[in-house]
Amino acid sequence: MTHAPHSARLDFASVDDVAEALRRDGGRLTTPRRLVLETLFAARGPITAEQLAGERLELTSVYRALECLEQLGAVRHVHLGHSPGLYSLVGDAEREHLVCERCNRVTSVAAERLDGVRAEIERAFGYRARFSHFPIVGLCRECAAAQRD
Amino acid sequence: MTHAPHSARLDFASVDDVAEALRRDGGRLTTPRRLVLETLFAARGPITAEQLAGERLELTSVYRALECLEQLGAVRHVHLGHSPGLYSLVGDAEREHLVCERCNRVTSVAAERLDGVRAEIERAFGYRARFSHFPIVGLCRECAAAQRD
DNA sequence: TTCACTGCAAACAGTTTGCAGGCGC
DNA sequence: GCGCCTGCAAACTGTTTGCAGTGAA
Repeated sequence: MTHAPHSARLDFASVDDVAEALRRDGGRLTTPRRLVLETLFAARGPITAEQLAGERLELTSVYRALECLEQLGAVRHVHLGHSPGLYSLVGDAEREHLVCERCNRVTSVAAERLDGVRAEIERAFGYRARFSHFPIVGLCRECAAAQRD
Repeated sequence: MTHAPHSARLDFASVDDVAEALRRDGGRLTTPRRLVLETLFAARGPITAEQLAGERLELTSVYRALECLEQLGAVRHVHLGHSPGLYSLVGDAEREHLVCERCNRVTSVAAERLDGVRAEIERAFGYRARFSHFPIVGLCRECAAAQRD
């Protein structure tokens, strides 16, 4: 239930890089894991387990592959609202998210752009906030204006 | 799926206040609604639907009562992590939350204490963040230190 | 007396788990 | 060939929905 250690986060530039790390850990590059990785490398944004499964894999296997890859530090996921988790490769340009709870708009921004906010939170509460796994939720500019009537 | 209007948020100081608003809306103060409200008025913090149900109510009815009360603006709920939603009365000292994703610690702070953070977010992204429904997630000071090894 | 509500059961979505067999190393 | 890992089925959690019947106004 706890999250990836992020300790020795290697650069995973290809499926083979991940495979090597996998084997170093006593693991194996199996068909589901390879397919999941290939799909993630080809994806242009975070995608669901269901999308990763397609018609060729059991959802179960996808979840197990993702769990293992997340442990390795090669994959991470984000929860936007109540919808299914969205998975992506670590090291893809790291992005963090704001979600409007009224219109469900998702604003994805480069992680650095939230460093000011993060600093303010750390100063005030000691927390190092990470908006890549759970987003900032609130009202976007338009919905906030609409709400004011 | 959208949230309460918050438009004419009355002060609900007692079950009777809510009952009145309920009737004004063409609704009724039924047994499940009364029990839910009494429990919420007696509670000293946000609680789950299951706790609200106890042994005397169907969970279904609790969820339906909560939905209606949330519509009225008398109740709200927060999601901390993947656990069940936690419900409380609106107008109880408004609190917002930070959650550590490693040790699951929950830090509850008066909403005003996050106004600085909120201002920074609004300035940078136009979003009016609301951490009462979804918290700020990250590492608490101790876990952040531990992570650094 | 009416119809907004309830209880009960069943569905739901996303995810996890148990187990017998299969394949990467 | 060993045993990590898969497919399949079934469980699980939190929540929602359908429906016949009940009780608040």
